[in-house]
Amino acid sequence: MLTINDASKRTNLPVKTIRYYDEVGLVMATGRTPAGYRLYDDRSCQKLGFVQRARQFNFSIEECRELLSLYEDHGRPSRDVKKITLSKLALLQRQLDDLTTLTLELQTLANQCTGDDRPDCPILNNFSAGPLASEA
Amino acid sequence: MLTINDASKRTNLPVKTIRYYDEVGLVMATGRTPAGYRLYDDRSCQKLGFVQRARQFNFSIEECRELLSLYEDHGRPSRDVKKITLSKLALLQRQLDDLTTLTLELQTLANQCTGDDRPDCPILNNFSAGPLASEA
DNA sequence: GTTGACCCTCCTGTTACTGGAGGCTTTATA
DNA sequence: TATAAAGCCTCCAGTAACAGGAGGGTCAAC
Repeated sequence: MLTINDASKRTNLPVKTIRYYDEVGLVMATGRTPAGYRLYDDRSCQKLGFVQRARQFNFSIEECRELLSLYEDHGRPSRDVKKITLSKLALLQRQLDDLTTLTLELQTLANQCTGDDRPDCPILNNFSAGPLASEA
Repeated sequence: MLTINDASKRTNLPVKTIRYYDEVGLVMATGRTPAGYRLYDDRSCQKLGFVQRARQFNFSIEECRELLSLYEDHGRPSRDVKKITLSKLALLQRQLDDLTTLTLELQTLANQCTGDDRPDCPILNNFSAGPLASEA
């Protein structure tokens, strides 16, 4: 059993955030010490990690709650689970496209800069034809 | 010149959000009609699109402001631009890794569900050895 | 010439935290 | 063993980035 600080170190989530997730019932502490300190086990840390990634890609707390419940609710028809999960996956695919576009935009910016002191980096002109029309 | 509504349609950003970006000076309207209506040109729409993607991946408004200024400030040594841009790219690489992990987690969940009514989808057990140890 | 779709500003509300005060508990140190 | 530092608690206030809505002007169309 880990203290909240240890769980924080393991997941890279701030202590405050972990406390918040417990408070709103998203990822509850596994237990408490007699003094009232929160305790977390491996499984809670897994959930925290999962939530962290999902939150990073703009799944709301409520959506995270739903996804976690999919993982846990064995009484739920797997048909439902599959349907919901696939729709989330479609979202992630779009995210992946956008992430790729953004990365390209920044990479182009970095490449245009020779790295010397010449003060000229007018990248917006370059992709002003649109994010995906960068093959000129 | 586009109205705020047209800019909204072109960028898929809510009108409210575009108004907000103007208000905080992130992406200002190109001009105003005599009646005070905001006007946007192609370049503003480009910026809005860029900000949209950057925001989606958790760059703050202030970071977006900085990135946009890199694009625009021709008086800035390209050395600086390159340095800052590369550090943002490193962040994006981490995002990409996390996005991949999350996608894998959800895909595993979807695959485990045969899609019939059998109510058993205990995916957390499967990756409880860690997000990257899913080759069991 | 008025109806309906847009636009404006201003103000309040929401989500998901973040920081800090005030006050126990546990651990390291003298 | 005393005490100081570090860690934990609750509670409350603040922040970022919007979103909703009131109240009211504007513009194209019938």
